[in-house]
Amino acid sequence: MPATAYHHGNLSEAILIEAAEIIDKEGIEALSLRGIARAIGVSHSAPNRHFANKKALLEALASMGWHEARDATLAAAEQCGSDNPHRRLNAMGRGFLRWALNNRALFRAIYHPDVSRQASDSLHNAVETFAETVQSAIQATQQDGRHSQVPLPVLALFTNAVPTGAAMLLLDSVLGEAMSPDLEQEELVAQLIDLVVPLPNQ
Amino acid sequence: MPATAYHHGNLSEAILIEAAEIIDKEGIEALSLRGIARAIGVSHSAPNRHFANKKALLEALASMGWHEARDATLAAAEQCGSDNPHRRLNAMGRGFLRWALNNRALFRAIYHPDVSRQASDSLHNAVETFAETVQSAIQATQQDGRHSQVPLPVLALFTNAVPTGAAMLLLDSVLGEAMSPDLEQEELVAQLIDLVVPLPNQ
DNA sequence: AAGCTAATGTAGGCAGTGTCAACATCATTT
DNA sequence: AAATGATGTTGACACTGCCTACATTAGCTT
Repeated sequence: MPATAYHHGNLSEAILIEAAEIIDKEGIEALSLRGIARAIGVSHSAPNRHFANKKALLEALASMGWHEARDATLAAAEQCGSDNPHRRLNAMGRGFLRWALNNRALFRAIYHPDVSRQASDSLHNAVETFAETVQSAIQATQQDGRHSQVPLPVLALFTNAVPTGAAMLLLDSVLGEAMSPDLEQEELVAQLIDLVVPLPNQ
Repeated sequence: MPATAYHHGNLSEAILIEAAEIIDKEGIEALSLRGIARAIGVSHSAPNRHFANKKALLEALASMGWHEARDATLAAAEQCGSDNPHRRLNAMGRGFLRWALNNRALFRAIYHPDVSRQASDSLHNAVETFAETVQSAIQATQQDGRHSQVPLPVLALFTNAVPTGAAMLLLDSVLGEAMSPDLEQEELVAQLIDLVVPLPNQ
């Protein structure tokens, strides 16, 4: 392939990667289709061939994010190597929070207000897949005695809110340094998630 | 004052109000200085006299939001009419979450990633004031035996993460209807916050 | 292998936006 | 009453999203 190929070869993916990079470096507000094109070295309207509009690009990022988040969450559950529902859900919480802290851009995309506002079908499916995975793990802990008197949707909301909210607060250290624990990430993740899904004694 | 007054009289405030309205109705992405000016009926660059740039407007909204959030939180603590630290913190959590759910626009502004990214002094102060208020209430519960072995910053992060994360998830019903409890708001708020700050038995 | 078609990339243009500078109008102080 | 600063207007510039028309190429059909 010549150095100055007319066709990029894999522009869709390159756009997504570059988008994530820009969000990381300059914030999601600084993301522009033309900026992405410029960074990649293609014409200003090349991205339009791959994404109908800017919102579609953000939705693709979000969809990617939900899939990655689910993968990270499930992988953590597998790796913990336990059948105990509490241990599994705890591992999932840690896995999700770790993923969020290590993937700012996709986490941002996931919770971008104007993306979730009216989601495309593809995005909706990605979210639902994630939600079902987590919800069933939560239900398992409840059947094992965790807050058995609380309605499942409330317990699910609580359980999801902690990693989500913590990531929000930590990623920009919103509440200032006073509320940004001075711990190794892994230690912080562990202590925090243990508060939501306490581990059984042995 | 003539009907076609050259000066608006209170444009700064009108801009903030209109901005909040637009965010509520069309999302924070649809917010534009020119749109605000148009809605108010003033020239397209009048807002620049009151806010150096768009980011400054968002920061002003966020600052307003933090103040309102603190007021709502403190008021809830007062109204609960108890000296018990757990009851007080529980009331504060409920107050904050209620406020967030009833003030979408300001909540959005508060957690706008590119606002918290590098906050002005005024905004920084507003946040710090809020954080201190909550942190001391959290500390009081810890001294009263709540998770006494956990480092305070971790406990504070946990405690703040729940209402924050819950509001994020509920405001756009991100995780779908399955995880949006079908309860009256007040009942939902109560059940959720009780999971973070359990009420003493009597 | 040749040719056709759809996919992919380019160039230019349009409307809308943020921001600035120059000017107009008004309120307040002196 | 005049001066001065605050507030609002107008016009301009660069940038953005997005559209249309055109150029190049990959891959399939025959």
